[in-house]
Amino acid sequence: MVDKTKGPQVQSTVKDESLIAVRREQMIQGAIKLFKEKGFHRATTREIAKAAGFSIGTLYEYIRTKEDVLYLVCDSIYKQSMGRLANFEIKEGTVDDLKSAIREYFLQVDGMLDELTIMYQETKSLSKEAQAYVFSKEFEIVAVVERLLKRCVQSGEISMTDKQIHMAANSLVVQGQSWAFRKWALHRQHTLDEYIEMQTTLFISGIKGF
Amino acid sequence: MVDKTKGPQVQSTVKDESLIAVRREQMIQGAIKLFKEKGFHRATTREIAKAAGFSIGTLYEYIRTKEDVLYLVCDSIYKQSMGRLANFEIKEGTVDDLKSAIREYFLQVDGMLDELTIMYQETKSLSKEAQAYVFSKEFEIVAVVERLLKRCVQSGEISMTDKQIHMAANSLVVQGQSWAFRKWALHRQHTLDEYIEMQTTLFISGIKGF
Amino acid sequence: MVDKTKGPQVQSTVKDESLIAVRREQMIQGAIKLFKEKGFHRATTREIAKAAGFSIGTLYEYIRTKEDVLYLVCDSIYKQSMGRLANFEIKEGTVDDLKSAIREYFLQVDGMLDELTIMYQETKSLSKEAQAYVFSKEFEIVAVVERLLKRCVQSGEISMTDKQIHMAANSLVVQGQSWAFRKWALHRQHTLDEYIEMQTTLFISGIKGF
Amino acid sequence: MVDKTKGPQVQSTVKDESLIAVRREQMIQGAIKLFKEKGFHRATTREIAKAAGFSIGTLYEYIRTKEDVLYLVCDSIYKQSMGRLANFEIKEGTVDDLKSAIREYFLQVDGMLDELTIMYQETKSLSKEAQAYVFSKEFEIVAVVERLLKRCVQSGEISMTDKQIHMAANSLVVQGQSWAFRKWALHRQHTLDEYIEMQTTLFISGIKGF
DNA sequence: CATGAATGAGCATTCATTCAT
DNA sequence: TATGAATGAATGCTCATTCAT
Repeated sequence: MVDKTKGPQVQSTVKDESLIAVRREQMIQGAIKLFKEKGFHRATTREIAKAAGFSIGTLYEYIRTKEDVLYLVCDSIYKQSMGRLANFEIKEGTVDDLKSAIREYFLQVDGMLDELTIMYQETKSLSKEAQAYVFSKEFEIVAVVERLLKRCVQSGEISMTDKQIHMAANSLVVQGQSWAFRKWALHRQHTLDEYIEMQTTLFISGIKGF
Repeated sequence: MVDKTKGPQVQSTVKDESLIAVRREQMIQGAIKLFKEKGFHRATTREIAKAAGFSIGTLYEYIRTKEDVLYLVCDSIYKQSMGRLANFEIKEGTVDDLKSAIREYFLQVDGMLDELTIMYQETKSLSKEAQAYVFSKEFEIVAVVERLLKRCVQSGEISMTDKQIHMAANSLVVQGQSWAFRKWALHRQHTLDEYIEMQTTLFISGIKGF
Repeated sequence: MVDKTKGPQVQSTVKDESLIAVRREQMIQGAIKLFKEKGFHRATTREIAKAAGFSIGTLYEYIRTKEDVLYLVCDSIYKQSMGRLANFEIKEGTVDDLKSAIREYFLQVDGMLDELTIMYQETKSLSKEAQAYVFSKEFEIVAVVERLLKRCVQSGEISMTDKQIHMAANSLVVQGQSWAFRKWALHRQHTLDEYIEMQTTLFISGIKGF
Repeated sequence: MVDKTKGPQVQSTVKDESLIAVRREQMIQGAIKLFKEKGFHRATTREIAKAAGFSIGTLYEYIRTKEDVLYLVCDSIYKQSMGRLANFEIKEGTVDDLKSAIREYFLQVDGMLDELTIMYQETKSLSKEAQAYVFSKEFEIVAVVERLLKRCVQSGEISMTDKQIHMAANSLVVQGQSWAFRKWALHRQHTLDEYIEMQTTLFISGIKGF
C-alpha cells in the first residue's frame, strides 16, 4: 500500500528517460555524500556535479535549480525508507509482531543514519511545495505505525484511542529518528541492540498504560 | 547547579562590557526574528544589523563573523531554557514530582517553539567548536532529567539502571522538542494539554516497565 | 543590374547544395520569427534550431557560429528587398515615374516591417566583414534611387547635383525605413496611403527646391 | 518647457544622493564609451564597473540590474539632447527661424553621434516600461519641432495641416538622427555644413509644397 | 546526414567583511 | 563608537559549440 503520489516533478532538458534515471541516481549519491560533509548550503553546484561525476553543464541538463538536487535527494531517501517499511504491513496484531516491527524500523534507521540526518537538517531549505510533499511522505511513515497499532487494538492485545495511537506513532517514529540525529548523544552510551531493547520496553509498557 | 562553563567567547572591538551586552541582546532578538522567517543562511548580515536596529558597521563592532551571530543566538536560547529548568532541581523524588516536572518542561518548550526550531535547524552551521559547546548545553538539559529520574529511583518509586535512565532522559527531552520541530504533525491533532497528558502517561508507564 | 557580389560564404559540413538551400531557408524563416520576438542576443541556438524544425546538431551542420544565422537572415532580407526593387529600373525619367517608384518602395517597406526592424537593430552584431557586406547591399538600394533621380535630371524634369542626388536618395531610403523602425510613432497617426502621399509631396517638392 | 516627468527610478543601496549622482555619472560615461565599442550585450558588468572606475561590488551599490545601466545611459542621452533643444522654443515663426533651428538641431546631433547611435541600437534591450519612457522622451523632441512648425503656420509663412506637421516633424528628426546612424553612408560624401544646407533646402522646399 | 547529450567558459549578481570618516 | 560606502571572491546558472552514435 505504498503511496504512489508523485511529488513536484523536476524538469530535465534530456529526453531519454532511462538516462535521466541513471544520471539522477549518480547525482543523488554524490549529493548525499557531499551534503553529509558540508550541508546543502555550503555545497556548490560545481561540487555536486563533480561528486556526481560530470560537468556543471551536464548537471543542469538534469535539473533546473540547485534546490532540485535537494528535492531529489529527500525524495529518494523517503522512497528508500518507505520501500523498507512496506513489509511491516503483512504482520498480524500481536504485541510480538509490534516488537519485531519496532526492531525492524530501528534497524532501518540505523542503515540510513546519514541520509536521515540530511533530511532532518535540510528539509527547511526546500520550497513550500516540495516541503509539503516531503511532509506527506513522513505522514505515510507515521501512518504505517498507526496501522500496526490499530491492528493490535483490534486484536484486543492493547487498548488505545485514535488520538493516543496517532501520538504514540509519532513518538515512536521520532524516537527512531533520534537514533540518527542525536548520534552524538546516544551512540557513545548505547549499542544499537541495547537501545532497541530499551526503546521497545519503554514504548510497549508505555502504550499498555493507556 | 546551572553549569557556568563559558563557551567560545565572541570578540568585540568595543570595550564597554555593558554596552556589548545591550547591543548583543538587540542583535539576538533581531536575529531570532529573522532566522525564524528565512533561516540563518538566507538572512544577510545587513538584514541582521537592520533587525537589530543599527548599521552593518556597528554589527561588526560586536562580532567577528556572521557565524558569531548564530552562536550568540543558540547560546542565548540554551541559557534561556536552562534558566527555566533550574527550578526542577528543588523537587523531591515522587512520581508526582516527575509528572509535574514533565508538564513544566513541555510548557517551557511550548513557550519557545520558534527558538527551539531555529536551534534544531541551524546548529549544524556552527563551527565544530561552537557545536561542541551547544551540545554540552544540551547534555546539561538531559542531565537535569537524569537527576530527576535518579531521585525517583532513590526514593524507591521506580527502578531503573543508569543506562535506562540515560536513555529515558534523552527520550523525554526529544519528545518535548518534537512538540516544536514537528509542529506540522502534532499541533493540528492535539492541544498542548492533551499532548502533555498522553506523553506523561506514555513515559511514566514506560519507565515503570523497566 | 542586380549586384551579384557574394558576401562572406557560410560554411557547411553538408555537401548537397540543394539540401543546404532548403535547410537554410527553414532556418532563416524560423530565425526571423524568433528575432522579431526576442532579438538576436536573447534567442538561443537551441531555439533557432527548434524554430527551424530540426535539432541543434543539425543546425550546426549548416552553419559554423550563431552569428552565421544572423548573417544569413540579413542577407536574405536584403536580397528580398533588392529583388523587389529590381523593377524600378525599367521606368523612364518623369516625375510621375518617380512618384510611383516612391509608392512602390514604401509598399515594399510596409510588407517587410518586421524584417527591416530586425535588420536595423541587429546589423551591429555582425562581424565587421559581414557588416561591410550588408552595408554594401544597403548602398545598392540607395544606388537604385540615385539612378532614378539621375534619369529625372537627364530628362530635364528636375535639376540636382550629384551630391544632392546622393543625399536625397539617402533621405528617401531612410524615410521609407522609418515607416518600419518608427512604427510606434507613425502608424497610430497615419495610414500607409496618407503617409506615402505626404512623403511623396515632401520629397518631390523638396528636390524641386534644388 | 522641458518635461520634468521622471521615468522609472533606479534603486540604489547608497543613501547619499549626491554621491549617487557622482557615481552614476562616472558609470554613464564609462558605459557610453564601452557600449560604443562593443554594444550593450557584449559589454560585461565587470567591464562597465572598470570603465566607471570602481569595482563590480560598487557598481551594484548604484544599480540593481545590468539593464539599469542601459536605462541610465539612454535617459542621460535624452536629457542631454532635450536640454539643448530647450532654446529652440524662444524663436518666432519665420522661415529663417526654422532654418536656424534646423541648423542648431543638426549641430546638436553632430555633437552626440556616438550617444545617439547607442540609443538607436540598444533601446530595444530595455524593459517595456523603460522603453515606453524613452519613447516618451523621443516624442518630446518631435513635439519641439512640431511647435516650431505650428508657429510658422500661425505666422502665415507656410501652410500645413496638423497631420502634415506631425509627419514633417518626424521626418526632420529622423533625418537629423540619420546623420548619426548612417555615418558610414553620409560622412564620407558630405561635410556637416553641406549636409545641413541640403537638408534644410529639401525640408523647407518640401513643406512649402503642402 | 541527423541527433541530442556533454562540456566548460563566461556572466550577472550577492554578500560577508573592511575601513576611512 | 557609529556609520555606510567600497570591495572582490564566490556562486548559481546559461548557452554556444562539439562529437559519439
